[in-house]
Amino acid sequence: MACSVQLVARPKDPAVRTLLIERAAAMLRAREPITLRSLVAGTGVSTMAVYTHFDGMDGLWQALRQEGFTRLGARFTTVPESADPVRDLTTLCAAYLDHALTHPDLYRVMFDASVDLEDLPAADATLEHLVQAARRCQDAGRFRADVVPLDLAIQSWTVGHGLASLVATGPLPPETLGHGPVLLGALFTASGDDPDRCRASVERGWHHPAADDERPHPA
Amino acid sequence: MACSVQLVARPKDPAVRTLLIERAAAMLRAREPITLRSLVAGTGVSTMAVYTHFDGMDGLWQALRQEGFTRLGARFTTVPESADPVRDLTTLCAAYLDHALTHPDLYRVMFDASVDLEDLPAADATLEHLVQAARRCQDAGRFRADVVPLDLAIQSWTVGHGLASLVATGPLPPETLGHGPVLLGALFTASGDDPDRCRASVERGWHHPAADDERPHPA
DNA sequence: CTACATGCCATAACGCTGCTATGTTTAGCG
DNA sequence: CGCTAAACATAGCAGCGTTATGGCATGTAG
Repeated sequence: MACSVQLVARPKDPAVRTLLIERAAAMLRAREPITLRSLVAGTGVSTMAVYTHFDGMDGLWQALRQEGFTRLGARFTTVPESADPVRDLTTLCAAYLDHALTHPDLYRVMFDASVDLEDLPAADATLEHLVQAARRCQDAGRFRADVVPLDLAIQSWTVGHGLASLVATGPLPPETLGHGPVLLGALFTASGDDPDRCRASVERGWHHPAADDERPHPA
Repeated sequence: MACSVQLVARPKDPAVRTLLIERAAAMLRAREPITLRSLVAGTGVSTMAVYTHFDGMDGLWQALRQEGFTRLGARFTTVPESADPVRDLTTLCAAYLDHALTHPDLYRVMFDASVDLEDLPAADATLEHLVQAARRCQDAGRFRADVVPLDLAIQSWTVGHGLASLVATGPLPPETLGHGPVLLGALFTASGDDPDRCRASVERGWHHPAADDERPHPA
């Protein structure tokens, strides 16, 4: 497990950084406690690398948080645009929940600690996906004219995060996710969509064939 | 876990325990980092007290988590029953959010760490308040007959927790709470309530004069 | 080609954390 | 009164994140 890099000569900067983040994500997935020494153990790099690249463990957690939002954004990008924008908005919410529950530990890191206002842009970037989807719904005449896309995006995010958080942290069992279509359908219908049409769109968007959830990057 | 009965003669047992919990809650409110030595500093008791009463710091965090649910339950008890059950259900949700944002740090403790399955009953107890309120809504004929009170309670909890969590952890500003009536109204309307009547009930329940939020217990 | 300057990394140490081992005190009871 | 057991204080331990220091590589000017 010692040698993971093949080219010994390395410009040093970005390689070690991504290696540490990748390893931290792996340890998170394996539910191993992430400590400074256990993180660098086996990688050949020393504890100081964490300080040169992340300025300490707090910086590493923040980088890990941003990595979570980056992966979520990449996941969102794989969601195709169909002719039914309400379905697409639902698909985005379903992708959000799928991402949160496929990587529950990473998801917890994204929201556990107090957000340092450094990674708020990352959160906003992912929220922007929902905003655009909501805007397309409105442009298609599915929602009332007075519906603000940002508001609807926030409301959708609230529903998704509420479900994901309650399930990921433990209080509710995974079956709880079945309430997703009900909640989203209620929200979209209240926004002006036709009830029957909304139900059909949500149902299709919710059970959309999920694309592969990981980018093919890791070693 | 030897002592569970009260009359075994307990000279100093509960006093130190509640003192430590109270102090921990105070430090949490003051945003001071809670460490074993800083917790007992100034109290006159030693570090060992944490182990005799809570079996370590993990036990103290768990007790603090239960304390959060207990206070939330006490807060729910202060919500009076009116003639409008939908309004009451909304009031409960508003009380939930008020509790979460009046004590954001305590709220974070309640959901941050993985729930140890020891304090799940505490969460269920507070959820039960919502279940009963939902049942009264249905008994009053406001919701459809096929609406399961537990499901609606979970859905209401999801909305409340989604808002509370996103605001308490930082991603969204406090103004976001304004989406509460919209989300609850959408949910209740989708459950069968008359739209106009629902809007009125939710509006009244949301802006219900909030009772004092703390039980008069602390020293 | 040499000499300096810069940044990355490894080693060792510091202060703090939660925790445990040991001795002492106190309450309840035959 | 003497015994048992629980609660306490003290001291010490391994582990944590962090920092200070020195070696080594690279990039650039003379």
